[in-house]
Amino acid sequence: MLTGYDVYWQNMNPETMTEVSVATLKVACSGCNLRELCMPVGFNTEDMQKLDTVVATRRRIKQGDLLFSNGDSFTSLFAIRTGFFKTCVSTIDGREQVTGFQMAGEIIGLDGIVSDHHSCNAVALEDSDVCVMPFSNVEELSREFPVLQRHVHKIMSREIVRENSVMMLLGNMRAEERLAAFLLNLVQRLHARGFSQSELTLRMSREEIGSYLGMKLETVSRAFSKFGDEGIIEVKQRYVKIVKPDLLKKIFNPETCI
Amino acid sequence: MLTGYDVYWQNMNPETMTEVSVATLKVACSGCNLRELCMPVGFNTEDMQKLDTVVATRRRIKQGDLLFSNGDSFTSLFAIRTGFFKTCVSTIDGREQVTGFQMAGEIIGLDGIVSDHHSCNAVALEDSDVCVMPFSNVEELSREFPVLQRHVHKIMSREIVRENSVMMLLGNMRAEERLAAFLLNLVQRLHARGFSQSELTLRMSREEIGSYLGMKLETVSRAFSKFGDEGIIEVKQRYVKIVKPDLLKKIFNPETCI
DNA sequence: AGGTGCCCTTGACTTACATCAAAGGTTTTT
DNA sequence: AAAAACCTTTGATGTAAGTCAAGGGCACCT
Repeated sequence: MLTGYDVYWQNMNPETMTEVSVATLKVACSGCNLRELCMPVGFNTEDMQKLDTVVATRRRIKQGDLLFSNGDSFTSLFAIRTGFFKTCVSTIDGREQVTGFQMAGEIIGLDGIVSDHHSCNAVALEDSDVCVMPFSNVEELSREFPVLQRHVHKIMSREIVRENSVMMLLGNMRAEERLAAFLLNLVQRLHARGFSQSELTLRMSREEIGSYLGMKLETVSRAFSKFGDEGIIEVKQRYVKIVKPDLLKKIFNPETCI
Repeated sequence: MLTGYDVYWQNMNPETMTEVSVATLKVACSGCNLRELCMPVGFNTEDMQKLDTVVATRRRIKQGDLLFSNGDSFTSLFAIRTGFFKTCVSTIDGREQVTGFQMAGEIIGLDGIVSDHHSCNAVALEDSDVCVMPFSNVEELSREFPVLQRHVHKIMSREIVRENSVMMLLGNMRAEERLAAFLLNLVQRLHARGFSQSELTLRMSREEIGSYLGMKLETVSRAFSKFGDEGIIEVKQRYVKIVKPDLLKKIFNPETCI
């Protein structure tokens, strides 16, 4: 059984690409179906063509490969065209913390601006394509287009707000609340990209979910099983179907629902 | 016994202000002793005068009062001139997560950009003065001065990176590691402002520290006591002296020291 | 088809931290 | 100066999640 997300992935997977999708790979922002996610809206044709120059090149990253890693010098932001990434930081003694999962239309690399060097690793969790946006281009065009300037600020602010809510998850929520919040967030973002709001295929392992949510893989697995036993979701390995979203929301926040 | 930080606080506390400090309250960015923290460096006099216009007004916030709260419409960023703040988010059922502590020279309000509304509360932990910087001013001047533009980007990126490391703390570290990291960070930031690198007076309660670090106030207290028993720090209520910073660093990261 | 390796699940046991409770300090109020 | 409110410390006990361990499923390789 394929979810919308699977179909999407198959179509966009470079290994299985048709001529049509190869063609779409070449289009600029102005013709990109993810434009509303990456770029501000409401431009005329002429301005849009100028905005196209924010993207210098594209890069294809194979599953498991790094887009950038801690210490790399920062030159560009990356807009994900297709695929799925995790970002993570690690301690010297090898403990890893996943700081986020990013999907098509999202921007990664913001961590590098402050020190001109990246402070985390970005790993492709599936074969992916990214638009390389040299940060000097972004800044230059931002000065010319206030709407783009505002857009860049919003993207950074959104990341700050997201991390605030992850801090709430990690600091105050119990294991099942964290997993419920995680699933709801994931499916909501997929839905915003035109996929199912009830079915998804996880692109990350239990261990990676656990790292993001501050729990061990066994605890993640137990929480999945518990949700399954209670009929809230159906789980089969990385396939997840949300059967009772209300109950999931209720777990995430007991006050909000019913 | 007074730490450098206490002296600083006494001088800048509006309640005990002398005429001299009232005068300094009126100076613009160009004459502000915190300029290097808030503002980019390397401007000529003329440009600096233009940059002064980024600050519209000042606001004095009394201890315990809110600078802004969740849901407030966003219009301005705030640069802390004097004082100390916490920012926090809360769930509907009343659980609170402190997302950060901010001191003089730091910028708060970035959370509001994405949705034009603030998504957290900013509470003064002591009587404080802030410079109100209407965000439209910031954006306008950013377009004119690339150095300011870059500065704004760096401030936002720094916040993202800070939150990444808090996620690491919350997700991977044990109670004592968290407290060690917290103390080292606090004292380092105070030192950057010219205060002691070994002594400080906490402006927040054990409960607020605990909220930030994802632990209960009793656990915070026990960790303080343990560090005290081991001779790593001296604690008396909110006064803390770091006696053996190396041991503290070793706790934070067993690999780095000796 | 069988082997290899990785990921996931589940059970038994352990532990770091939370919770509950009480007492002592410190600051604020009256 | 006494009272009240709040904060901090410390001890005793409870528990959610971690750790350890074993087995099973799935995908990839030869």
